[in-house]
Formats: sequence, C-alpha cells, structure tokens
Amino acid sequence: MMRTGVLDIGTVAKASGLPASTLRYYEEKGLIRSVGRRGLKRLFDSAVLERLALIALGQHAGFSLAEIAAMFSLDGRPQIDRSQLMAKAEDIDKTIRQLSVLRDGLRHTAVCKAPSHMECPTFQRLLRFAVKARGRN
Amino acid sequence: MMRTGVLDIGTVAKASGLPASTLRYYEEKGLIRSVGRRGLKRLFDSAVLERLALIALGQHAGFSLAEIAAMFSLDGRPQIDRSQLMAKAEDIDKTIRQLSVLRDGLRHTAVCKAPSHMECPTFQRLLRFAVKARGRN
DNA sequence: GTACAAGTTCAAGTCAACTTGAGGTCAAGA
DNA sequence: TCTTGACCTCAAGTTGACTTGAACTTGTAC
Repeated sequence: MMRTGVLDIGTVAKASGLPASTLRYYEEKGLIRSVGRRGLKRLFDSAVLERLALIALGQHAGFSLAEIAAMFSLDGRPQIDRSQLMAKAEDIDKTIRQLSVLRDGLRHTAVCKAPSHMECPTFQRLLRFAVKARGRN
Repeated sequence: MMRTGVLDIGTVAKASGLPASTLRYYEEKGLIRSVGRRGLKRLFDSAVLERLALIALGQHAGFSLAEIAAMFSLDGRPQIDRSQLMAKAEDIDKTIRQLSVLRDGLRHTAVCKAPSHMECPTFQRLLRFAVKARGRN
C-alpha cells in the first residue's frame, strides 16, 4: 500500500483524468506538491493521486479550492482545528438533508400526475422546505 | 396559502435576502419572471419567493443556474421529461452518499489521535473511497 | 547528433454568476 | 417646485477555476 513511485505530469494526468494544466494550477495554488524536478520536468509522488481524489471529493461536495486546501493541509498534519472540522462536517450534514428533500422532490415530480407542479401537494411540500431552508445556509 | 400579493424589487430583495441586481440578473436569465411594471419598476408576484428558495436549494445542491432553469420550468409545467428528472435524482443520491463519507471522514479526523492523517486508518479509508469515487462522477 | 514528443513558463483568455458604476426616470413628501 | 429615494438600463468589472497560446527546453529514439 502507498507504493511511492515517482510520476511525471503526463502520467498523473492520465491516471487522474485531469489535464496537466490543472495539475500545474493546483500546484501553484498549493493544493498539491511535486517532489522535485528532472531537468525542468516536475516529478510527483504517486500519493498525489489520492490527494487529487480527495480534492475532487471536496469539490463535488461544493467546497472551493481554498476551503479544500484548508481542510487537508499539504503535509497531512492537523493545521486546522477540530472544532472547525466538526463545523464543516455539520455543514455537510445539513447539505445532505437538503439534498435528500430535493432528490425526493425530483423523484416525485417525475411521476406526478398533477397537471402542473404547483398543484401537486408533494411539490408544494418541497417548496415549503426550500423556503424554510433558505436563509440558514 | 399562496397569497398573491404584488411586490416591488426591493421588497423581494429584503424578503429573499438577495440583492436587487441578482433578481434582475435572474430575470434576464429566465429563472424568474416579473408580472409587469408600474412605470419602469418591475412588479413580482409573491410566489417568486418560493421560486427563489427553490433556486437557492438547487444551487446549494451544486447545480448551475442553467440546470436549475431546466429542472423547474418557468410555468411549472413538466417541460423536462421524467427520465431526466429521475437521472438528476440519481445524481443527487450519488452525491449524498459521497458527502456522507466525507462528513464521517471529517468527523473522524477531528477526533483522531494519529500524529498525521496519513497514518490514520479511518482517514485512509476515506482516501480509498475518494479514489474509487473519482471518475464516476 | 538531430528530431520530436513531452515538458516548461508566463501572459492572456474564458465562463459562470454576479456586482458595480454612470447616467436616467419617476412618485411622493417638505 | 424641488429634492429624495427607489427604481431603471447598459456596459464594464470581479472572482474562481481553469484553459489556451506562444515561445522555449529536454530526455529518448532513430
């Protein structure tokens, strides 16, 4: 586990599905780190792939690159304090609950017989939830 | 329910928490509609507030304004087909599962005793999940 | 030893989602 | 009447997250 090969940017690009330009951009922003150079060419530790996966996960979760950088510091050391992490977890949890309602609302909408969504009681519940949810984000 | 007052942009702004500029922008993009003008001034039906809440919900869920516009057509009529809605719901469901893992990972990280996250088995599980998740987004 | 694919830097461009600013309109109150 | 204040339009600016392009360098293959 964690076989630490050394990869050039093209290999990382292929393995991660990200273009090399993005990898350079991430490095510039301090999200990933190259372990050195061979000539001009960057070399990455293969562990960068896990880090990239984590970044993708965070992005998918709706965090900005800056927030992600804060969440998982480069060296993997706690940098960020526990209460902040807990707060992030709470945020995510809230998002999950909202998404659940949205998902159910969409599913219902897909099978709803009412002539217009506005006349459908389930859709109206979604609306009421949306109204309540808004503001405490 | 659905007391259809007619509101000016400032009132909508106050009630929704969005700046008037955003409301104009949304109207331009076809996300909301004003019901008319009094002189130059836009008038909105108070139902726009529910629509704005729905837009906020969709945004929070990570959808672009264009996607949201497609999801909930202006007139509330089904415009978008059922299988597409179901697919959206599936996407959201996938996101929810990923977020759950992320949340648990963060929570664990907050209380973890290991000197560095990389040495913590729970964090490593998060990593493995992230690696698996990446690519099938 | 030379060609070439794969890198490199740095500046500029793009796209979504807004925001800001300049200059104009209008209804209501002092 | 005149001055606010709330609204208007339209063009340009901003931020985040990248992408693209031009010009340059290198390690490997022939």
